[in-house]
Amino acid sequence: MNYLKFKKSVSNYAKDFFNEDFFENRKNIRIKKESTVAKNLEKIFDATLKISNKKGFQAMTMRDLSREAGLSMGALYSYFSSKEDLLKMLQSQRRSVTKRILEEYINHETGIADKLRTAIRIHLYLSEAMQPWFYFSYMETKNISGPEQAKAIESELYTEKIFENILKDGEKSGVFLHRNHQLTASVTKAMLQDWYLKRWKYAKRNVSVEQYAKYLISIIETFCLSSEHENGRKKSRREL
Amino acid sequence: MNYLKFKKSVSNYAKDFFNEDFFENRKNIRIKKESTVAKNLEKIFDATLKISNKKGFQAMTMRDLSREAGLSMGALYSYFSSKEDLLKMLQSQRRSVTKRILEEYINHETGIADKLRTAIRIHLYLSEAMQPWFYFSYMETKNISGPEQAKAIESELYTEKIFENILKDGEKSGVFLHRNHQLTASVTKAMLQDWYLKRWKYAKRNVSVEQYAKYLISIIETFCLSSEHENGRKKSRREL
DNA sequence: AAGAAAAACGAACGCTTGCTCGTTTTTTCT
DNA sequence: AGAAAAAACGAGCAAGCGTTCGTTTTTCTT
Repeated sequence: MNYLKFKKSVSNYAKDFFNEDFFENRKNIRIKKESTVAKNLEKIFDATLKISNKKGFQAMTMRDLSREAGLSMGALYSYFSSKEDLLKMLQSQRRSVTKRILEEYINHETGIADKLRTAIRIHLYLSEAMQPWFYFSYMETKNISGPEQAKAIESELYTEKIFENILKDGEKSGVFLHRNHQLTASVTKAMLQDWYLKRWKYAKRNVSVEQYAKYLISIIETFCLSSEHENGRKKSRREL
Repeated sequence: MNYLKFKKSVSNYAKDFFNEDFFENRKNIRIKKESTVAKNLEKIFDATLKISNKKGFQAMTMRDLSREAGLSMGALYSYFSSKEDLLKMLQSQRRSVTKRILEEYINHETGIADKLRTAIRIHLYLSEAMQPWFYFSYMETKNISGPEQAKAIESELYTEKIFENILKDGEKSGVFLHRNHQLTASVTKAMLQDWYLKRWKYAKRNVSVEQYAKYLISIIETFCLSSEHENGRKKSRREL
């Protein structure tokens, strides 16, 4: 699995706006035709991410959004009932897509070591394919109302738990060493997040997603993989 | 050097508001007595950080700030000429203190391996002692006007370069292995930043600064330290 | 203690914001 | 093609914003 293959297989997922999470918000939308909703919501979401990632969601005015999305003020409010509601819709849509894809790829793997590699790689690929949203979500959700903040924290801990459980299972079956798995999972997430938070830096240095994935896997495996399983790894340490 | 000792030795630095960087902004302050400036600027800065870290700098109103700092609207504007100016002052003051302390501690070390450990440890201690500002700086400076954003990026790359240079020197003298030092420096920073960005998480789990420092050092050294220098390390890998 | 200088005060101003709603344009259906 | 339904429009409203400034309170000086 490389990034190009991943991106192609994913573009299908991204289209299905109308998942269960979404229908909760459907009542706030005054537009009847689903295809119109899908087309314009995509415009609105993209514009929101573009503007917010430049100046912040708070600082984005509805007039900014109207201009960027190519819809009048009145039209915008046919798709959501308030600025805060727009944020909630955007978050729930993207979050559900992300979660589904990540789980699908990880569950597909059987070996523990492969599960870890795939979890790292797919998380990275996902954040690359949806970089504007990942960045947005990290930077903005903290400043938002109570229940929305709780969902963001829950989502953070959820992915961390995935890594922690893989490491735990790996230790049980002798693949990984005894470590503080919670801390390892935590810093792994931190390194994954750096990719989309400092996208400009890695772009300027011509570091590709593949390189970064390989590199993260080698750091974590050097630290966690037990030596019996390290064959063919010891060599690659010198290669980097 | 542990955190308690560090914090005591640092509290002196924090007091000197009136460094060279600061005097550029002195002309914007209508208040005559230095001691009054120092006292109230501290109140204002602290209040700014407290409110901004809850709802964002943009969303903080001058009325919020007035209430939290215990100064009237009119009084506030005796200490800065605009909301943006307040941000600039806060950033330049904290940035200069941070930089000075970090350099002092690192230059004090002579051995390369010690330099790396100290760089990690002191960066962590600094961000712990000034957590509200580090968090603020990371989350807010990106959304701010051109020149201020440039300074933030410069500061980010500056600390990264410190790590990169230590690793490079270490490879030359055979202490560290051949690695992509720029990438290693980059992810090291990412892990350091996670400490102050997710302070709530580590607090809830009762992870101390000391533990986190030890842990980070062990990850990086496992990855970078050449085996000849790894004596007494191999064992500690099993301990964690 | 009294007068002057310094600091703090907060109502008021002009502007921008999120949002609404009466109207116009586009699409759909027969 | 024409009428009805759906969607898009954008000027206008109240609320809230950053900032100012004439006045009052506190501090310093003699």
